[in-house]
Amino acid sequence: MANSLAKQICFLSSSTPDNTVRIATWNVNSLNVRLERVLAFLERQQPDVLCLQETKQRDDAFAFDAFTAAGYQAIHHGEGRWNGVALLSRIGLEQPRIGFGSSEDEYGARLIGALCGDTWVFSAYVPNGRSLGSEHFGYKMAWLAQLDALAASFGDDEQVAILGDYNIAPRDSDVWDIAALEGMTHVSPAERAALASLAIHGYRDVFADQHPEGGIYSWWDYRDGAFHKGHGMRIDLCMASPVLAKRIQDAFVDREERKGSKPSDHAPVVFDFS
DNA sequence: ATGTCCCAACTTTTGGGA
Repeated sequence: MANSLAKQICFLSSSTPDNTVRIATWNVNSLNVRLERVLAFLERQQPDVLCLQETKQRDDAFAFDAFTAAGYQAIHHGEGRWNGVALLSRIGLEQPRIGFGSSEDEYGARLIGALCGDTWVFSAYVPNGRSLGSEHFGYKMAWLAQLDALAASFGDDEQVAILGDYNIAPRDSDVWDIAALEGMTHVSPAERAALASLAIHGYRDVFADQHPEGGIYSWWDYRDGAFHKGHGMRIDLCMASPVLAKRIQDAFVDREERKGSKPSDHAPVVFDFS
């Protein structure tokens, strides 16, 4: 009994044996359908914090008990049929923040954050935008301006990670064929300028820092066998504040989660910080 | 190939969204 208790305390008080922190993000395209996969992912990859997008659940349907049993605290911001974001943590979950607290929140349940240990972590689901010049593209850009203001609101010494489905591929090398996407959303100058603005505040696309060569994707359309053809995009990002970005050790896409029975169209992306 | 998946509803098919 004493042994068991000591082991449990050890488990709860230290994230990983080598003192790194592992933060992951995953657009699950319905947590109703993907719960078992998410629980298996927690077991297999042992993230300290997991950001989820497109839970497509109301708060009263969210599986708080299953995540508690897996050793995670959780907060969820959902609306039901569309959108929905969540944050799971086993290193603390304090001062929860729901949305921007502004008119941009009318575009859905797309942002949740909390202080996890010594790091602010946000799970973001950026509007898709549909097509350049559409009303939906307009609110994508307005939403990104609010995200920019949030990022800029933190001090230079604060560790902030804004992870999620940005629906933007930062570089041409982050898509399978830039020519095929001419005139489409996700790669337009306006959308990339929103990422560049975050960079002006010192935020870094830490996956790109780890993989300057590109060619690694996190999303593949369900249609047309896109995954097997390698037709993907890297649109699931971690933008990290300067002091946190310096701590990046590793970043990878867990492509196994795009395979098998009933995958999401997104694979999880995992980030290790020292 | 606008080719799939997921959700909800004026629900057993259809339409919206990605």
